[in-house]
Amino acid sequence: MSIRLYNTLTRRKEEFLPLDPRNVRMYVCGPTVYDYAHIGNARPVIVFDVLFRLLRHAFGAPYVTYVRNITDVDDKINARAAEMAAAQGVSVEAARADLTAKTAAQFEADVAALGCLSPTLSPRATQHIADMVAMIEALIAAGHAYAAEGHVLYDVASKPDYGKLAKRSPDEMMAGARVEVAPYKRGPMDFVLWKPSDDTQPGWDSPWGRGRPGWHIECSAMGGRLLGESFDIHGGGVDLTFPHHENEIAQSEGAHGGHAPARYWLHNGFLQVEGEKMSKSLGNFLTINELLKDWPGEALRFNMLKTHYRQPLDWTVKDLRVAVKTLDSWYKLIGDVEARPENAGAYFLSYKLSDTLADDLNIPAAMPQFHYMAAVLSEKTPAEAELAEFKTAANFLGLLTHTASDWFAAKKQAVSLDEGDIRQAIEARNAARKAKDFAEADRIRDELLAKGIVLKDSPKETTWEVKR
RNA sequence: GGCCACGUGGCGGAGUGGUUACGCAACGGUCUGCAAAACCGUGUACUCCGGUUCAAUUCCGGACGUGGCCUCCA
Repeated sequence: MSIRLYNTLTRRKEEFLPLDPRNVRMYVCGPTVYDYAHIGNARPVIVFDVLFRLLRHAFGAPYVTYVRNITDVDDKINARAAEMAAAQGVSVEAARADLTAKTAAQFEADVAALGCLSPTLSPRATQHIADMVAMIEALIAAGHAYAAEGHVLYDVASKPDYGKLAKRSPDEMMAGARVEVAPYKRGPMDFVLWKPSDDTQPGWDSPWGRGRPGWHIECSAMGGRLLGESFDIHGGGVDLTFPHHENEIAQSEGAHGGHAPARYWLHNGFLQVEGEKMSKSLGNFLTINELLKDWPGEALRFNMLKTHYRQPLDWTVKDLRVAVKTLDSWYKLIGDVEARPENAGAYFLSYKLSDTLADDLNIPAAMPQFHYMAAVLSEKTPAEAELAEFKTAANFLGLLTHTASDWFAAKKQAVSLDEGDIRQAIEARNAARKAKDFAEADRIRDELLAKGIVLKDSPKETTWEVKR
């Protein structure tokens, strides 16, 4: 099986050839834990989860390592912790520990609800301060960094190919720069590796005094420590291309004798909400947690997968309804059949679906395959094995992971009406129908419909569903 | 201002140098007391202007539009 991935470094689709097929390694930038993760944060998590699954399928689960970090040292965290400390009368230190632990746990619960597998490793930045300090020392020794006024800065001028990922030269960037340059910087593009901390800020002892790391160094240090100097894939959102990933490359290559940290750099596109940029001021800031109160995690996931990962994605309620509707129909089809992951060699999964995904993770192109198969299975009385194959294939994308019984039961729970009341209404309506009082029968049905209940008459009985 | 993406039918969304993607919605039909569901059938597209070509939605150039980055935001 040949996997092709679009590499930001070369701006081309390339065949994916791991350095070592018995040790395939991927690093994805994870969240900074200071607040609930929003739906935009969920995109890379879901996208790279599918890639993780594909790699496990292609190379064998034991031979794929996926690292997604948790950034728990950051000035946004410090600011939030200071607010909390003032409000709750606890120490900043305690507030910070509480904030990062709770937010990280919340993030992990949220993305689990979105059907994401746990990464192989989820390192915390604060667990790797020593690795960062060592890396900074290596950068200084190699002539790529310098200390100044308690800071350590990366000397961009020492790296002639700086800008190769973002495809822009320092000169070009300077042309539009409106930022005031700190006086201790040698070059205006130089970025911070280490900065001094005051008493209210978290700090660690270092050769340059008590301080804390800059933003970019943690990913370089953790990637290098956990995956080695060179690994296969590095992923994240497009907005991280510059400066974050560009700086990671500069740091890792500078500290590792020029060895590139990753060979394939993958970036997912941005997400908008109802056609607008998501922002708190517009009031369209959607957290995963809030969305999960209104929608099944699987529907959120389906909606995220509707668009190719590199394309911009417009997140709308309208599309979410379609997602639910599609999943409803598929659950109706498969019922409570069990998946058969051991039958991964089945035609659909092993050839059609995985080949489609292998083309730069073209998940939207795989959807017609599901629709087609669902249509074929609907036309006849499908064998259980066929339904199991359908479910197994959907499971590959992290979809249809429940039984139909559980799926529809969960939907019914979301209704404000008591189930007994609904049954009573149905009986009253059926009595009216028997008496040919269709006006009354329609009145009852409309009344339930107004409350989101759809009735379905069959020759035998009347059942109900939740309308979304 | 500089750099980088993207622009497909009512909506969402793949793809391709010449043949129906697909889904939702809409419309018609079967079924139904009426519906819902299901099934069958139908229609509509490639932002604009140039260029290359026998042929471009697909390649090249430009315009316009949208988004991202250039200030630690996925």
